[in-house]
Amino acid sequence: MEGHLPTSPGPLSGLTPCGGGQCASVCAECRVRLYAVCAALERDEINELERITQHMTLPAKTALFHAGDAAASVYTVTSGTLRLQRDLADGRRQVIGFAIPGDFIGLAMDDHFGFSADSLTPVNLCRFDRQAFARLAHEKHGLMGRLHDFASHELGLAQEHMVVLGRRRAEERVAAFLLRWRERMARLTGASATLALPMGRQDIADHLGLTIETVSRTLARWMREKVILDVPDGIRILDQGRLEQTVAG
Amino acid sequence: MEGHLPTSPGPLSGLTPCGGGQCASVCAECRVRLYAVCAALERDEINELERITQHMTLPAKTALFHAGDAAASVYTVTSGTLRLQRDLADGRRQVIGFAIPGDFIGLAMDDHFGFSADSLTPVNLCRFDRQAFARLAHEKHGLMGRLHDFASHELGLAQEHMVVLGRRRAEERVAAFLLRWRERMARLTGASATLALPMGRQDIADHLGLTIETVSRTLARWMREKVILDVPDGIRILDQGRLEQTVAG
DNA sequence: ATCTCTCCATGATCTGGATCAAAACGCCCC
DNA sequence: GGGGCGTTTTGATCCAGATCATGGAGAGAT
Repeated sequence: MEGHLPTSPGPLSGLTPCGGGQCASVCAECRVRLYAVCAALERDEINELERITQHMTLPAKTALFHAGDAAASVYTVTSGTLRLQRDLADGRRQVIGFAIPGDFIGLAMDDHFGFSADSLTPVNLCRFDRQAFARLAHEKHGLMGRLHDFASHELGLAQEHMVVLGRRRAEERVAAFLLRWRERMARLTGASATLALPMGRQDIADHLGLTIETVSRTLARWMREKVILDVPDGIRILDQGRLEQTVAG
Repeated sequence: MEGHLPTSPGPLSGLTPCGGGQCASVCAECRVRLYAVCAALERDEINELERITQHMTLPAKTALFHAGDAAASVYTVTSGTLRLQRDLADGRRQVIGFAIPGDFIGLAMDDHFGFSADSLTPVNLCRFDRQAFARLAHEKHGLMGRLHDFASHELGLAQEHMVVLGRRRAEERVAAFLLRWRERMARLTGASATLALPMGRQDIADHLGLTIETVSRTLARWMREKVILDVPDGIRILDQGRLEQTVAG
């Protein structure tokens, strides 16, 4: 069981105000713009969004916020990976997902976060004041529509994950996870032979409702059987068909 | 394992057009209006919605649509209960939820449904042409905002259910289900001593990632221990504290 | 180079819930 | 009332994956 992570020192640490236009990394040259919620906006609307945007950096293994915290901000991830999780009183945890570039954090627009978010790698984020963002979403129809697209897409993924957690065997769960993660990474970086796994075995286990031993044994067996290959900080999928077959049942 | 349910004979069976205003059950006197998506609309907007609304009735144990079907319509439930589920190729199923009055079916606004919906009881629905409804949502800002509220609320529930499926023991799952179901029913009918359970044991099991035997044994034990009482078509919760304690761990 | 710390792998054993089997209970239809 | 059928209950047994235990490998720190 992992201990508590350090929280970023304060709400403004690592922030670069971008409103004045002096900021180097503007939306126009943003790598994830087409995938993120911002894609919904017209050129002049982008400018309005930029006015309430603060770019921030989070070091690896740092808490962005904890479940129950007042949700002062919402975020778009521009680089790096975060782990989103809910915790039970006795220490059991469920990793509800991993956020990667283009993902929006805080779709619920609720007063308080329903989960915790921790960086696994160094992370860059666009940070928006929640109230201001909500106001903008209520003015700009395209933005609200885009938020809804994101939320309902997430809902579909959540339902698919319910099937994994409720009805799939251990091996199927791990295979489904690897294929799904590969798909998401491919969308960002294009098809690649090697698959980076920034999360640890315990994180995968807590995502799939398994123990770290079961995840480790499953991956070890696949390595022995040349289905995957161990590479530093990730794996290479040698026999994708075998994984797909495993998921198909 | 349950067999396939009969599908309603055709897309227009049991439909009552309501556009002309001759329909008895208009939105103004709708019991679930304040809970449903329609609550977002102004009086004149309601009229526009009413123009694309068809009231329909579905008998008990009948399919409304199957996963993968083209999503021609979306729905608001006005009475009765439906079961929403995803199926695996080999017959395993995950009940992703139960839809009750006020719930919206088709939040994803996708071309195809990602799950199947079957009535457990006789059901009344407001049926909307998906395209027309989507058009209206893009015109009426309040409606889109309301859809997003519904979707992000559902997302939060889905994440909570992931914790149940991924990390809770059998007894905790059943207790969490009963309390959650009681809460939802209370919102509709007010606090009531008896709790109707329109779904069968197998449905509960498939919702909680358990077998029917485990659900049955858990309920039977609680009946022996006077935590709940068996009543026709439901139960009466005698010791809610005991259930809450079970969920708290 | 050694110490410490965290993460991962792997073997041995245990167990919660699944699976298998068989009554018992409605409930509808005749 | 009685027969058929789907659902639920209850008991006996099994097993996939959890738990327990140990060792190893890498990454910093000094």
